[in-house]
Amino acid sequence: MAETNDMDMIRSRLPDDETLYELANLFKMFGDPTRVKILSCLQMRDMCVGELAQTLDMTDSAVSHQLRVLRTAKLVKGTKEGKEVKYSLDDDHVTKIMEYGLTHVNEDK
Amino acid sequence: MAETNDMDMIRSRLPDDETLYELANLFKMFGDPTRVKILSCLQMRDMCVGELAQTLDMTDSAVSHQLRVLRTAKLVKGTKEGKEVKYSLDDDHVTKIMEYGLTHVNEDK
DNA sequence: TGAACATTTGAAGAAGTATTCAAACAAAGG
DNA sequence: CCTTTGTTTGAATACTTCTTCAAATGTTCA
Repeated sequence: MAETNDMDMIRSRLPDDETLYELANLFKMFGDPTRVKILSCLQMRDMCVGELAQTLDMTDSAVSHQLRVLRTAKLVKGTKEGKEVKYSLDDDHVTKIMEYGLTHVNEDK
Repeated sequence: MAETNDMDMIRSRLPDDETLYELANLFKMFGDPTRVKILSCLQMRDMCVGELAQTLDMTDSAVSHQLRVLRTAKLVKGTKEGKEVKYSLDDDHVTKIMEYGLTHVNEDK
């Protein structure tokens, strides 16, 4: 039956399941306002937890929790400086992906 | 105090809150495996609900629910053809954003 | 009209996620 | 040491979201 063959062909041309899963996971990182804000800040300059919290008007704890998520996703990295931890973007793509998204969002206006 | 002024400066250079919120919402669309798969399929060719469900091995209902989400986000559009509804990408950026993400995901290997 | 097919819808349940609060941990300086 | 400051952690809660199932809607065609 032609239908089945066609479906099979489409299926075979799709990126494999694991890749699509990873892709979704990557975008999920950008899918939360707090994380997007944090990444936006870090694009301007490296910042520590307290600074981010102050800038975004959030608790240190909430920021720290999200930084852990971003760290796990290898999107940011933190390096200890005295008693502070300075966070910075850990991935060249972060900025470009966000820029692309921003272009899209702004075009719709 | 210098700190506060610096925070204010950073804050003022951030995209405004609403924009960042929209940005997160855009990326959220790509942040689910099912939706990414649907979009991946539609990049190859327009498909109706049943075809998508068959290709992705999901129920029609689940696919339809996600299509509604994507429709609301103006990422896909559906046009009635007989008793079927043919879905297609409704946004030039969809393909590029996904390609960019895919490049990223594949580079990590 | 009625039967078959395609899609949509709504409610319900399960799973995942973000923030808060309190407490723990770590580093620096008096 | 002991206190202060900065960060992390874990548990609890509130919230969102995905899938399922059953039922409703819409379309074709005999």
